[in-house]
Amino acid sequence: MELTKNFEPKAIENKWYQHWLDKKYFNSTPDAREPYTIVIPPPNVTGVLHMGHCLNNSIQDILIRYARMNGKNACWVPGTDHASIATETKVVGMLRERGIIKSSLTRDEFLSYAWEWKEKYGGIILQQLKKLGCSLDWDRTSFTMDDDYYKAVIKVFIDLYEKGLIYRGKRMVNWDPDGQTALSDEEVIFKEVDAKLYHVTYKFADAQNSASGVGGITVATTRPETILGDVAICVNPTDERYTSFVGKEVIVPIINRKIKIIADEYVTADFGTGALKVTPAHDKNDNMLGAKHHLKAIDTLDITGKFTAGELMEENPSQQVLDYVGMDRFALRKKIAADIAAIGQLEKTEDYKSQVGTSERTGAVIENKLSLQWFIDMNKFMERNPEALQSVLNDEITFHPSKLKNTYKYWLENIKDWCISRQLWWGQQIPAWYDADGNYEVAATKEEAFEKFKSKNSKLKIEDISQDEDVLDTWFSSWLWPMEVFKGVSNPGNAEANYYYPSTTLVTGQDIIFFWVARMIMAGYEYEDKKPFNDVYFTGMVRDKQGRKMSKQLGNSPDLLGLIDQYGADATRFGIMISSPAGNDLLFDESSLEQGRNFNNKMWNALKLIKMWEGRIADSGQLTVDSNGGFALDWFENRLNEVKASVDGLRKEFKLSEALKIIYSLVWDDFCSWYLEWVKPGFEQPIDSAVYKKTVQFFEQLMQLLHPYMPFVTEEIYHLLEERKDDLCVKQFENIVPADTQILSKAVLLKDVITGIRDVRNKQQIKPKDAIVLHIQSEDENVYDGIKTILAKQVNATSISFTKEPVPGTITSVIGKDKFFIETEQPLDTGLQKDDLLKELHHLQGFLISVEKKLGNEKFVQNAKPEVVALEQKKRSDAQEKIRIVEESLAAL
RNA sequence: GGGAGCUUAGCUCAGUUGGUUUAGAGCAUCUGCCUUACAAGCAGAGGGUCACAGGUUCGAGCCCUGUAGCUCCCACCA
Repeated sequence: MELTKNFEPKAIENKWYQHWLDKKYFNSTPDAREPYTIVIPPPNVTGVLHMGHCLNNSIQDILIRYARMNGKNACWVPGTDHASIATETKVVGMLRERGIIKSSLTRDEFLSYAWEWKEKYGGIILQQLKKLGCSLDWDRTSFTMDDDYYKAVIKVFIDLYEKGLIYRGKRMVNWDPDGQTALSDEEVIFKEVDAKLYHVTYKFADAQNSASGVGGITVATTRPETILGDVAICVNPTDERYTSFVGKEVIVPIINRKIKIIADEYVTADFGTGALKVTPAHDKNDNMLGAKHHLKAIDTLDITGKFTAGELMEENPSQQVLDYVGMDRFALRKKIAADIAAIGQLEKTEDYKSQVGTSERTGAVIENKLSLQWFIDMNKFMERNPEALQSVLNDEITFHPSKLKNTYKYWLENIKDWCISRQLWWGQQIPAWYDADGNYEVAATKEEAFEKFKSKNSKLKIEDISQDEDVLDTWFSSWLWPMEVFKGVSNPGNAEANYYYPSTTLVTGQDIIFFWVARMIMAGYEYEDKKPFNDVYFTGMVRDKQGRKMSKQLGNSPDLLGLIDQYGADATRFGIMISSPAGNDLLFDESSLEQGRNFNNKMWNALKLIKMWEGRIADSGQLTVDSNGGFALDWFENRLNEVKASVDGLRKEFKLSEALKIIYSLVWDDFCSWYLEWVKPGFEQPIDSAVYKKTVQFFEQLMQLLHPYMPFVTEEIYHLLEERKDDLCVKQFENIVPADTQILSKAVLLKDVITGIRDVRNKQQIKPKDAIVLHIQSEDENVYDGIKTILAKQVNATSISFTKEPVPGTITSVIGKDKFFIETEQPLDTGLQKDDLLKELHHLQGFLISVEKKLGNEKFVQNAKPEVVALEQKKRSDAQEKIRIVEESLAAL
C-alpha cells in the first residue's frame, strides 16, 4: 500500500470513531471489574464547543481511556444542562426575532417553543465532542430536564422542605431587571465603572438651624434615583461634625418626606461627606441598617428597573413625582440629579470609580431588591453534613491542585443561604401551591397539595389553588448530577448507582468550585451519605497567548471545529494538552497545534520508513553482528520501560501535560532520531528480521502509550504496522518492567560521544559526506564494546581504533574522560580547537575550585552525610582527571 | 479591605523530604545541511546572579523574615 506524503487526519477520524462506536468500546455495564466513572460537567444544552470544553473534555477522555486500557470498567457519562437563565434568554431572543414577545405567551406556549429550540439546537455540543474523539458512553446521555431527572429535583426540594432546610422569605436579593429574575451572589460579577458621586443637601426640618446658617446635612451618593425611597440619614456616632445633628429631622428633596438623622458605626466618617442616605429597599447595607433601626423600606423601582410610585401613593405625591413614573433608573438618575440641582440642593458632583454588580448572564446592572424567594438554610445544611468540609480537608476527596482546598474551606465556613428560586419558566417549577390568601403547601402534585390544604380549610376547591410561577436555580438540579445520571435520586439504591457511585474523578473549571463542586459534595452526603467523587481535577482558565481571557468581545476565541478541520483532532488535543500544565491556566497558541500536526507527520514518516523495510527482511543471523543493532534493541527496550514508569507516575498525579511531553520526546528523539537511525540499514540493504520485528513492537508500544492523548493517529498506525483484529482503543497495558540503568547510562555515553564528535565536525566544517577516521584513547576500552558500529555509523567514521597516545595531525576532542582523535583529509583549524579546549579548561577549573572549597571546609566534612562527602571527592578527582586530559591535549597542539 | 498563590532562558513551564558536576525541557533564536522516512525535516550551538534584600545552615532555586510586582478568590465604602 502506498502511504500519503503526510498524515491526513480527516480521512481516518470518522472511520475510527465509527468503528469504536460499532464495537461498543465506550459502553459500560456493571460487571466484576472495578469501575472508573467520570460524569461530564454538563455543558449548556444550547452551548457550542469552546476552548474551555475542549481542554476539560480532552483531559477527561485521556483519563477514561487510560482507565479503559488499564483493566477498569470505564464509564464516562455525557449529558447537558438545561441552563435555565442562559437558555431562556436565548429563546426569548429567538422569539423576539420572530416578532413574538414572551409576555404575550402563556407559560405552556413559551415552554413548547423552548422545547422546540432544545430539540433543534440542543446537544450540538455533544456531536462536537465526538469530533474531538471523546469516548463517552452515549447510551447514557442525560439531560437535567429529563422526566426522571425533573422528578428527582422536585423530590429533593420537597424532602429538604420537609426537613426544614428550605424556607420562603422576603429578602434582599440580587435582581436582574433584564432577565427579571433573582440571582444568587455567585452569579453577580462586580465591575468597575466610571460613576459620579452626587453631593446632595437635605435641609433641616426645623427652621432654627437654617436660621443659624447651617442649612442641612450633605450626603454623597452614586444613586440619586433612589432618593425618594430614603428613610433616614446615617452618620458615625463618633463623627464630631454631626453628633449634634443626631436625632434631628431633615427633609428629603422632591418628595418632602421628613426623616431622622441616626447614628451607626457602620458609616465611615472619612468616606464622602461622612453622611449616608439610607434606602432600605434598594441597597443591601441600607437594608441591614433599616432592619437594625426599625425603618420602613420604600420601594420605588419595579421589576424592570423603572420608577414606580406605588408605595409612595399614601404620601400623596406631587405631580413632579408622578411624572417620574415609568422612567428607567439610569434616565431617572440624571433627571433627579438635575431636579435637585434646580432647587439648589446639589452641592457638587465628582467623578468616582464605582464597583457595580452585573448579571453573569445578561450583563445588566443588578438592583438590590426586596422580594419573596425560596432559600436553603445552608448553615443548617452544613450542620447535618459536616463531612462536606472534612472530606476535602483530609483529602478523602482530593483536590488537584490542592491549593483550592483553602478557597473551598473559606467559602464553606462563611456559607450564606442559597436563593434557589428564579423568576423564569424554563426549569423545574417550584412544587409549592398557593390559595387566594397566600397560604402555601409544598407537594409534588396539585392533588397532593390540595389534600394538604383541605385538612386545614375544608371549603377550599382545587381550582382555587395555583402553583408557584417560579423555577428552581439550575444548580439546584446540577448538584444531583453524579447521583441522578444513574437514577440514584429518583430510584435510590439501584444496582447501577451502587456500582458507579461514587464516581472516580471529576474534571471541571475552578470557576465553578462553589456553584457546582461544593454543592455536589453537599448533596452527595445528604442523599447517599457518600462523597460524589474521589479526585477533583480543576482546570485553569483558557487565555490567549497574551494572557487575556477568551471572550466574545475580544474576538480571541478560536473556532474549534475550524481548528480540528485544519489540524486534525489529535493535533488539537496535543496542542491543548502540551500547553496546559496541571492546575495552571492554559495559554492557547495556535502554534502548539502546528507542533501537534508536525508530530503526526513525524510518526507517519517513521511508519513509512519501516514500511519500506518490509520487502527486504533478512533472516536473523545471516547478517553480521555489527549490523544487527543489538545494543539499539536492548537500549530502546529499557528506555521504553523507563518512560512507561514515569508516565504512569505522572498520570497518577494528574500531570498529563508532563506525561505527554515525555512521550513526545520518547517518540521523536529517542525512537526517531536515535533508535531508527541506529538500526536503519544502508541504502537498499536488507534488515535483520529480529530487528524488524522488535522495531514494529516498539512502535506499537509507543502508539499504545500515546493513544489516550492522540487516539486517531495511533489507532491508524497500529493497524498499518501489521494486519490485526484487535484495536488499540481497548488494548490492555502490560505490567511495567524496571529498566536496566547500566544499559541506559551506556546509551547516554554513546549519545554524548556522537554529539561531541558531530559538534567538532560542524565546527571544523567537515561536510556530512566526508568520512573521518576515529581514534579513541581511553582507560577503559571495554566501555565501547557493542556500540562501536553505531558510533562509526553516526559520525560517519570509516574506522574506529584505540590508541594509547595522541595521534598527530588530528583534531582532539575531550568527551567525558576519554580523548578522541579525529583524522580527516581536510586542513584543520587548530585555533578553533584551542579555543574550545581553553573554554572547557576554564569551566573545569572553576568547577574544581568550588568543589575544593567545599571539601576544604571542616564543618562540611564533619556534618555532611558520608555519601555526600564521597560524592564531592569523586567530583574532585573526576575534575582533576579531566583537567589533566585537557591540558595534555592543549600541550599537544 | 481580607485571603490564597505566583515570580527560574526571549516565551511557556519542570525542578520530588536542602547536597548527582556551575539549574533542565519545549517553543523561539543562531549556524550548517534539499544526507533515499520526514525542510511541517536533519545535525549542532548560544542563552539563566533562579524577582529583590536579609537570615538559618557546612551547604539554599528549594526553609524563615521583609520588600516589590503579577494573578486569582472573597468582601463591596454609600
